[in-house]
Amino acid sequence: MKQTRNCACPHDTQNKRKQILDAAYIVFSRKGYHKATVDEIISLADTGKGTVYNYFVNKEQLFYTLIKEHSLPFEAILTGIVASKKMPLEKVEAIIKAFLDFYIENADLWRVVMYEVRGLGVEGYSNFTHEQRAQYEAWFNQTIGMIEKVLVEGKQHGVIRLQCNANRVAHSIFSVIVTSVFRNFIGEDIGETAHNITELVLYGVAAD
Amino acid sequence: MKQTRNCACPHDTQNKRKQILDAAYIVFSRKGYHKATVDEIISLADTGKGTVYNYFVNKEQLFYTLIKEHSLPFEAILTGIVASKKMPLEKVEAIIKAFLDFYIENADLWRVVMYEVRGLGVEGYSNFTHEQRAQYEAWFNQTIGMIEKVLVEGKQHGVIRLQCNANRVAHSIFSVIVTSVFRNFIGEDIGETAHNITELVLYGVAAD
Amino acid sequence: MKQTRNCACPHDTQNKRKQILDAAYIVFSRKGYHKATVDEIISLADTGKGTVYNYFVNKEQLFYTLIKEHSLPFEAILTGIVASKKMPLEKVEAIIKAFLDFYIENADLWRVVMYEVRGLGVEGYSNFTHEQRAQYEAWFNQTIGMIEKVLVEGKQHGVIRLQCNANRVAHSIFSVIVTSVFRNFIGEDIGETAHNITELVLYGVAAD
Amino acid sequence: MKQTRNCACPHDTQNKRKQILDAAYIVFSRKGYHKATVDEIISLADTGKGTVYNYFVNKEQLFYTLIKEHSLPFEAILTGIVASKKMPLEKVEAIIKAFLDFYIENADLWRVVMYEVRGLGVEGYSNFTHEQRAQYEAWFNQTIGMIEKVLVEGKQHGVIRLQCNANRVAHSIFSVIVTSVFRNFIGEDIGETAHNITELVLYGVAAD
DNA sequence: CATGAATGAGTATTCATTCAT
DNA sequence: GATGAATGAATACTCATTCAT
Repeated sequence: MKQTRNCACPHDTQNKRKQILDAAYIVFSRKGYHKATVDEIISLADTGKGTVYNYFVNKEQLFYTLIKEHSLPFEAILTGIVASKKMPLEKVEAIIKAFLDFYIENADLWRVVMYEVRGLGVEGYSNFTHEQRAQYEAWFNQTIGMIEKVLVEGKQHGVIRLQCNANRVAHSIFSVIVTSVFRNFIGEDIGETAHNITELVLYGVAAD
Repeated sequence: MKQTRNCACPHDTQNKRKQILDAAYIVFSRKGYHKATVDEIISLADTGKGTVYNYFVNKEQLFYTLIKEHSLPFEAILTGIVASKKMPLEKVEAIIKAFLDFYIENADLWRVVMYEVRGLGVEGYSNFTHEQRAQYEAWFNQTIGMIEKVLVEGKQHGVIRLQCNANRVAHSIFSVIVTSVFRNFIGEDIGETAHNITELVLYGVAAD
Repeated sequence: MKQTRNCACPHDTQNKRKQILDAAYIVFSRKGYHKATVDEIISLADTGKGTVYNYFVNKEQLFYTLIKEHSLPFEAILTGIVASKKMPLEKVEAIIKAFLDFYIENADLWRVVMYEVRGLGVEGYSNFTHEQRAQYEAWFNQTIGMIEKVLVEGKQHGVIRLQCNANRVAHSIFSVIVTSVFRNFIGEDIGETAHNITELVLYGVAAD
Repeated sequence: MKQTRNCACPHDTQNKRKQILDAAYIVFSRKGYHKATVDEIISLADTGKGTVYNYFVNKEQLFYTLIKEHSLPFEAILTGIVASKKMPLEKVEAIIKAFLDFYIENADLWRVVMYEVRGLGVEGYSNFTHEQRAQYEAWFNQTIGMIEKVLVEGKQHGVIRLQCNANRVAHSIFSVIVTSVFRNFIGEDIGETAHNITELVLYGVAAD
């Protein structure tokens, strides 16, 4: 009774894997990690249940892979900005813009990462491996570290002034960006939003 | 074989309710909403399973009540600051300090609110009532609205300058506060941390 | 929609537990450990799935408990025979008879113990705890040890001669008994079968 | 990406079959029938999954074939002993020795036959065909029948005395042999163990 | 009011088998 | 013949909720 699904293309070898990842992206984004079911993912991926477990050892590792494969290109973009010839304050705006682009695109899924995987449960909250959790954390630190680098560079150029730890300020900036996205504070023009945020973090709210 | 629990007081009627809420506070804080089990709560509350359902219609409403009863006093404190005779910029620092105090005290539980209840799941993520979710949202807006009020007042006094929407700036400030707490960026002296955050949001990171 | 099953008796507290154990006895006997499903057990026990897990931590521990509760009375019977005033050779026959009685009664279930739990799988064969497996082994050794005791006593009285280790001979006798049961070599009269086996192990097959 | 395995020989057609059977021998011996997986077998056989199903219709028939091909040579050896010119009592010891040799060699795998295939499950326990189960049974009876033949021959020569059915006695002797193997009651010298067992079954444990 | 035994819907995962290449 | 990607039926276990006592 085993039926193969209709398949016009011969080289769809890695197709199923992609279908599953795409479906997982959608389902995890909509439902969050815990409420997402493998059944819903395979239904959307138009694949069999076993197929998921051919490509991914379990639900956690599927999620992990999903994040990893979206995270790496983003890190590359950030690295590019940091390494660019821009002036420090321009880099600040550029990097804020890059964060906005990425988080707007991946808002729902990254909310899940931040909320269900990274954020919670010191004690037995999730079933995620300690190594995996550390890796998620490392990814965040990696990207936030890019903001930090730009801040430090700005300080060396004398255009940035840091009341406290650069890392903490970087986290603060990050939080403002993420909040803007998650609270839907993004206007038509992302560039404008990026500019506003930049102004805010650079000059604060105090009147001159 | 029915065992009565040791109970000297005759009016422990509302005692049970409090025991349950106290236990729920601990368990939800430790495990998050989804991983917390009613079994663990009753075990900690030293009560029967049915008793929980005498006082609370279900797990969600128990959580809801828990949050409500902790949220209201906090709102009162904020209201007090807003209504006080302080100067606007002093109010900013005072209100940031109040937020820090509250979120440090209730970090774990409020993380759960933000992450598991409010944050996630447009579609069928949680079993929370639409009304309940709206109420959680309202509470947040209520408290963040206090920041907004102070900002607006400061603007009227000409000591605050708002690049954009006051509400959005209030959310940004809120996010910086919360990030400081959740990332453990709080030093020995909370007042000092409050001051640092205030400086950051007032004057930004740009060198003069 | 939760429905309670019809229940005339008020004190059926430990009833469910017994119903489950009885059903488990039947299903494990028929299907063996691995092929037995919890679904089939609850269906036969006329109980809910959760109930099983209220009384037993998992399938393994259910099986374990089942065996334990049947094993202990048997051990008591054997102990009684060993401690009795009978003559050694009479004890041999009595103990063989007791074994036959027990194994005939519990043939199918004990086959499962011997075949699926005790017998197999040095390496990760079953999911049984090491402690549990050791306990199963201990129960067998306990009962076979009774045979051994009687043999040793007989030797001291000069009516038994042991070519080799008493323990090994006891195991051999045990195997003959078990084989008789599992191969259905039992006639109408169990006493007669016991006598035949006794004759065989006492005097062998060599002609005088 | 299709990789051909290293293969010097052109006629490896039946090689694959042998590789699979050899791997199956190892895996079934280690894990038992149910816990053994086709994946593990092909991994050890260094072959593809489909290949197994080219040679064997399913897992059961693979196991069946494995047993058959090991069983037949053993039967031949037994037949040789029965047909030999030895004296009846010598034949008894010789045949016991032959059984020991074979069961020591194949202890783990035959345990599986006895425990998982033959022994259990009157009703729907395994997926084995009725014919297959009958065949396993027939093989056992075949080999045990050899013991029986020698006993009957001995009786005709007046050196064996049978309290009861020769077949039952043969099974008893068989069970003693198998128990010795499975319980690791075999010393350095298999011949000596064979002698001990022979003594036991011929003369029993009663003192003269 | 307090209790806790009973309940069952919901879910991740395994693995023998198929069949297109 | 050889291969292995795709498949889905089968199954143990959790936990919020109910209700008879």
